Formats: sequence, structure tokens, C-alpha cells
Amino acid sequence: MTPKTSGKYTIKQLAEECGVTARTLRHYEDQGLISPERRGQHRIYHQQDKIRLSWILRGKHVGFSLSEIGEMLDLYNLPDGRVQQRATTLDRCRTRVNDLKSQRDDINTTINELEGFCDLLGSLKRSSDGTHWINQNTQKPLKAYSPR
Amino acid sequence: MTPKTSGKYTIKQLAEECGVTARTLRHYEDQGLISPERRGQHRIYHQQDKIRLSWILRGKHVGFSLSEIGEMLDLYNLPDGRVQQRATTLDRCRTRVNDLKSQRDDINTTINELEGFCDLLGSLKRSSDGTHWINQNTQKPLKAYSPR
DNA sequence: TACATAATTAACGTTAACGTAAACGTCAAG
DNA sequence: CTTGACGTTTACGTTAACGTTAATTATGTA
Repeated sequence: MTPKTSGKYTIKQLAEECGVTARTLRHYEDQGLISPERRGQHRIYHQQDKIRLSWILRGKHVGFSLSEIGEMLDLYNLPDGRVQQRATTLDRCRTRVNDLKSQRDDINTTINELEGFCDLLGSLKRSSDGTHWINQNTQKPLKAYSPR
Repeated sequence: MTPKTSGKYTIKQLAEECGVTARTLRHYEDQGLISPERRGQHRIYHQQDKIRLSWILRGKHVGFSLSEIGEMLDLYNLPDGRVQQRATTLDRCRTRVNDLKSQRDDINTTINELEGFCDLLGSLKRSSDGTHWINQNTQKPLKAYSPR
């Protein structure tokens, strides 16, 4: 119930705690992803900022670009009541979700192939081809991924 | 049973069929990711190349860099019988798999949050805060992702 | 054989996401 | 009052993954 650090962080503290550099935090600020409080010249980060940051990092971890992350965060920040844009927001959200699911599929097949190869390695015997291992079920129509 | 194009492709054909540019294919070749046959000056791609390419593209889609992909492909191309390196190969493979699983976790939580937000959008009513929506269960220890 | 179509190499350009260095302010401790 | 330790802005540097000419060489077809 009692916040240890009173929920405030200097840039370095937050950076260390989240495994990034101060430069990175400033960069995210430049890109409009976070806007910490300003005590004079200095920055003060609160829990909200940390939460946003964790979002950003997770976004990066799943492959989003900073601008994409920015857009996604913006989705939630509509001026309030902008009903008109709600439909398009919903659209973009769903597109995102579909992309993520497609990505998850590929992650799963990659995991499967790698684990398969691990097993193969475990069972000592190998040929010398170097291509046979490629899982042939890989050959679905081979969708063209949209660029990042 | 009868391969339409006899399993051979010019650079442009393969490129189009896989949704990339010729430049990209040459680039991958420069990076040592594919080495198509050479008929004189020109390149000829076969099924094996296409399969490797699909691997590369899937790798990219899940967030690997070209050099990482190269390493992974190399894992399968050991000089044959290099038993000594097998353990380390196995290690790297498993590390990869763990990374992928961690990524998948993040993808799943992101999907959940986005879908949650979609639902919220569907139920017409919104507050104007712009931060409340962030799923608080996000606040696990906040692991520091290793860089790409 | 001429001309439109692709292919090749070489090399410079571009964007994203920071790294890194310079130059300077601030505050507590010795 | 000077030395760290940390903070700030400004700005140039770096790497990855191609894009984009440019200049040149086949290839295929009318």
C-alpha cells in the first residue's frame, strides 16, 4: 500500500529499472511516446510513465516500430467522444490483432521446427545434406508479409 | 506431380511469387543467406532456394535480423559430424526457442489488451482519461528484454 | 537483326533507433 | 569551493535492410 519510492523516478532510476538507457527515454519522449513531468529542467517519471514505458517495450518486443506504438497509444487517447473516428479506430485495432495472430502462427511453426531440430540433434545421427531438415509443411501458399 | 515451372525461377519470378524485390534477393545473397545456381552471369533459383527464402521471410516476420537468420540456417549446415559443436548448437537452439516463447507471451497479452479495448469501443461509452485502460496486470516485475 | 525486357554489378541514398560526444547547469559531500 | 555524480540540450555518428539510380550486358521475339 505504501509506495517505496513514492512512485517517482529520476530518468536514470527508471532507465535502470526498466533495462534501457536514459538516452532511450529521451528518445521516446522526442517521439512523443512519453511526457514526464518537468520540475524545472529535470524530468520526473511517475507510475503512469512507467506503465506506458512497459507498453512501449512490450510493443517493441513483439516487433512494432516506435511510430506504430505511438499510434496504438494514441488510439486510446482520442479527444473523447470522437465517435466519428471510432469505426476506423476499431478497424485499425482489429488489423493489428490479425497481424499479431499471423505473427504468432509463424512463431509457433518456428518453435516447432527448432524443437524438432533439437530432437534430431539429440538423436545423434545426422546426414550431411543440410537442407533435408527443412520442414516441408512449410510450403503453404507462402503468403507475402506486409512490410514493417 | 509435374512441376509447372520445372522448379526453376528467374530472380524476378521468385521475387514476385514471394512478395519481395529482386534487390532483396540479391541482398540476401550478399549476406550469404541463399546461393542460387549461376547460369553464366544469371541466377537460377530452385525449390530449395524458395524453401530457404520462405524460412528467411518467416524469420523476419517473427523479428529476427538477417544475421540471426543466417546463424540459424548455419546451425543446420554444420560440416557434418562436428559432434563437438553439437552441444553449443543445441544450446543456441533452445535459447532461440525460449526467446520465441517469451515473445509469444507478449504477443498474447498484447492481443488480449487490444481485443479488450475493441470490446470497450464496441460498448459505446468511454471516459476521457486516456490511461485507465492500460491493463494493470501488465505490471509484473517488468523483465528487461535483451536487445535485438 | 533491331528493339523492348530483364539481368548484372557498383555505389550512393534513406530511415529507424538509438549511441556517443560536446558543452554546460546543479547540488550534496568533503 | 572544488570535485563528482547526474541532468540537460544539441548534434553528429552508426548499423541494418534494403531503395534507387547508373552504366552495361544478355535474352527473347517480331
